[in-house]
Parts: sequence; C-alpha cells; structure tokens
Amino acid sequence: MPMVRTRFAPSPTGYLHIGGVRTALFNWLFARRHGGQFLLRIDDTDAERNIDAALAPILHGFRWLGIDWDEGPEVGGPYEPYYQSQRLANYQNAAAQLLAGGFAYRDYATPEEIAAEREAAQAEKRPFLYSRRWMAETPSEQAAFEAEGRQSVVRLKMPREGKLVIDDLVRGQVEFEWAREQDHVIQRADGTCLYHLANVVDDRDFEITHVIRAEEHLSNTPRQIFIAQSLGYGLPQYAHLPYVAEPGSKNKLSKRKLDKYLKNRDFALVNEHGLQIARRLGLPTAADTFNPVIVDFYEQVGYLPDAIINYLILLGWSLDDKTEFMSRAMMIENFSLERVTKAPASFDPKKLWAFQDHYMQALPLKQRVARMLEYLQQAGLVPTPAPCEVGPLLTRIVEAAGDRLKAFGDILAYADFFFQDQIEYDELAFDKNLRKEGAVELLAAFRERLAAVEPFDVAGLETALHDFVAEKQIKTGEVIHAVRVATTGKPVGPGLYDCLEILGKDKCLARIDRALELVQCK
RNA sequence: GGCCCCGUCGUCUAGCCUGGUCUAGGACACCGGCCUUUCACGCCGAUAACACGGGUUCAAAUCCCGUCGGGGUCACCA
Repeated sequence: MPMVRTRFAPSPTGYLHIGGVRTALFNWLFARRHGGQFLLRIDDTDAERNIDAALAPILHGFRWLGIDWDEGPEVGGPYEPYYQSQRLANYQNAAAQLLAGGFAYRDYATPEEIAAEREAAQAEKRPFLYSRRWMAETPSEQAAFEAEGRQSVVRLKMPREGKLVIDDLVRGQVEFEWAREQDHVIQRADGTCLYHLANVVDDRDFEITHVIRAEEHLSNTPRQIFIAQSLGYGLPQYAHLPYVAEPGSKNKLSKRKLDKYLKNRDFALVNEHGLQIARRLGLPTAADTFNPVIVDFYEQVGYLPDAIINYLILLGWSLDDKTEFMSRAMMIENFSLERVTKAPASFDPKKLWAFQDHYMQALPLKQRVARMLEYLQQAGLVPTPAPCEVGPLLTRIVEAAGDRLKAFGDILAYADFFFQDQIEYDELAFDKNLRKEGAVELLAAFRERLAAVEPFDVAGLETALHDFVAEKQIKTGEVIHAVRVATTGKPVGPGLYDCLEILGKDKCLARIDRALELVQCK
C-alpha cells in the first residue's frame, strides 16, 4: 500500500467549526495510524479578500488542539502552494484536457436559459437534465454562438446511461445512476475554475490516497469520480463521515442557528458559563465569533484540548463497548474507519463538559496554577508580572478549590475575592444569610472569637467554630454561611476554613466588619 | 419533488456482517439517596431504547420485504 495521505480542506472563513474539527481529526488520526501524512489545503478559489486574517484563527485552532499537519500553510511542503487560489493554472489545464477529450464542452447558455429549462422540468414533474441546446463542440458552433454575443462556460459532459458503484469505506457500496447527474459547470467565462474540478485536481496533485470528508459530499462524489476518470487519474478511497448534528436534533450543526441551540438547556448553560468568563476577561462576545460551535470559545474559556479531542473522537466512532478515556497514542493506535458510525451524532455540550472535568482534574497542580494565573492577569486581578507571593498563594487557592475549577476561567468565578480589596456581595445570599433574624448578633459574636484564633489556620478555625457552635447551642449552618458571605461575598466556594486561612485574620475581620456595617445601613 | 444516506435509552454508543450467551451492556444528562460548612467531587440506586408491520427460522435488535420517520444533496458556493 502506498503511503497514506489524507487532507482537510478548510475555507478561510475566520473561525473553526467544531464539526470541521471532527472531520479533520478523523483524517489526522487515520494518517497517523498508518504512518502517513496529513495535510491542510486551503479552499479559497472564490478569492476572498483577506485570506491570511481569515485563516489565522483556523490554523491557530488546529495547533491549539494538537492536530499538526505535515504539509500546508505555514509549514510548506513538496507540493506547494497549498492554496487553491494559487493553483489556477493546474485547473485550467485540466479543463482544457477534459475539453479536448470530449468529457466537457463549451456551453453558451445564459443562466436564465438554464433556469427556464429547470423550471419547465419541475412544472412537468420530471427530473431536470440540461438539453445541451447551447452546447458547442466544434469551432464553427462556437463561432455561431459568439456571433450572438454569447459567452461560454465549460460544462462536464456527464454520461447519460449506466450506473456508478462507489465503495465507501464507511458506507459500503453506494449506487448512483449517471443519468441523474447534471452537467456541472467547471470553469467560468472568465477562466476561473470551480470547486469540483479544483478538488479533484488537487487531490491527485497532492497524491491524496484517502478522501475522508463529511457525508454532505457523498452526492458530489459521482461527478468528482467522473472528472478523475476522464482525466485518467487513479481514484482515491472515499470515506464519508456522518455529520455532526445540533444538540438534540438530527440537523446539521451550524454556527448561524445559535438562537435555536440556546433553547437547549445544556447548550445554554455551557454558553452562559463561557460568556461570564469572557466578560470578565474583556473579550468580545458577539455570537458570530464566540459561541460553543466555534473552537475559539473553548480555548478562551479555558478548556483542555485533550478533553475536546477525546469528546470528538467519540462522536461517530468508538473503540468498544465501554472505553471512554483515551490518550492520543491510544487513539492513534486504535483508530479505524470501519468503526465509524453511519448515523449523524448530536453535539452534546454537557458530555464535553464531563470530559473537561475529567482532564482538568488529571492535570498537575502546577500547570493548573500557571494557566489560571494568566486568566487572573488578563482579568486585571493580578498585575503583570505577578508579584512573587502570588505563586504560593494561588497554588494554595487552586488546591483548596480543587475540582470546582473545571475550566481555567473558573478561577475568576471561584477565587476573585482573594484578589479584590472591595468584594462584591451576592445580593440574594447576603439577604438570606445576613439579614435574617439574629444573624448580625451571631456574626458579631463570632467575629470576636475569630480575632482570638491563633494560629489562624484550618485546624484552629475548625476548633473555634465548633466550640462556638457548641456554646451557643446552634447548628453550624447558622453561622458558617453568614461568615462565608461576609468574607467571600458568595454563597458557594472552596471550604470555608481554607478561605479564611488564605485570606488571613486581618482581611477576614475587616470584611466581617464591613458586612456588619452594610447590614446596619440598609 | 428527484436522487442518496440514516433509524438501539433524552444524548453519545456496544451488540448487527458470522441469528440463540441481549430478561439489550457502558457513558453523559436527568431523578432519588449517602457523604458534607456551601458548592463541587465521590459513592449507591432508580427511570429509560431495538421506529412500525409483515415474513424467514425452533429462535431476530441481528437476515429479507414493505411502511413510516429523520437527514443530506440537487449553484457559474465550498
């Protein structure tokens, strides 16, 4: 078997779609599994203006996820260039060859004339097939049409009988009737070429052996095979993957339908979580650039690439009946196209979240601290460069917060109060715990007890509270929640003794005093 | 509408090719409980699926036919 070569061909759209990543991942895995190469080719035949800017987030996303490419933009390779916009001559040569071989023809019909034929067919409820009335195969026919002032495009001259059987690595044998295939345009009047031609020519020029792509391309495959065969190319193996569907439905996932997905509870939760972090970081949060369908979202919120990859590989593929967590090496070792599912798989942000939880807990403390420090700095809670005492302090905080921190950005929600001079109080929690009958008296009394705790550490604090509660004959909950809200501002967070110890006696007392004052004023 | 693809718990899936061991397994979510100073974690438990109808067979989630349902695609986009 020749060297396996797969490719992913993104259009420079400015963002990396989660479904696209899944397709790229399967290509990458397949290449790695067989010791082959994975390349990136940029499908920009439509001549966008600012390709570099639109491509940057996509390349960045792949790098972040650890999906590396052996050839393509930024890394080059023996088949450069990897941009379709720079390979026009190849396509034009192919078009000329097709023309010369009688596999394509010049067509002088106007778009309106084609549309009219299509509508007529529809009205009669018969399948549309171009009449080829404006087809010109000889110079004299061409001259006649041109004399009318017509312009020509190049169309494929598709077979009108027989059928094609495709051996798809995922779907098995799929049959098509040639007569159902249209004479697609492959070259415009201005000489530029269209996707299907470009795609086939490139795949052959890059020596792609396996075309692994989403199933929406399945129905394009006959015409691509026709082009390839007419050009005398050998055929690659095809594998059409099921697409990634919307949460809770079978529709294709699209970044444009965010409003709809937000009606899905889990999706909304994950989106809201991300939004809160992004706001604190001062990041733009417009839905067309920041939402859970786009990979950037996860990087900014502080997800782990391993979690995303592990989640994604299970979207349409499985190792067996129970394995969920896999290292990259294990994925590469075991990936196979035979075990790819045929039915579309819904994107489930909650399950991704579960993987994120798992990988975050597995990440060494040191690394968690380092990454979370970046978030604190970006949010302006810690100066840059960080003062040297922040390291140990943050380590202590992250340790205390433990598995509550599921994304790096969560440090902002769970630990901001350690770094603020003036904390903000959660209104609801403040009212509930500090404005209730007798709360002020208890808190004030406990404040005095705290002032005497020495050393001011978890063990000492625990003893102090237990003694206090025993003396007053109350439940711990009656005082502990008030202390938490008074010192942290929040109803939830790391263990209270940890919070108090880390904060230190002075800050704790000052915060309790301020909270007591606040209760009095209102 | 034509063509193509698909159809196992709410979701991701195992099982299907090579019928019996499937009173259908695992995971996420949900619900209940335990643990607990909150939250989170952890632990325990519960609910939950072979789209439907016909065959074939001693036996069908597994094979065949049909029906229904869902989706994809039908560009001088990629």
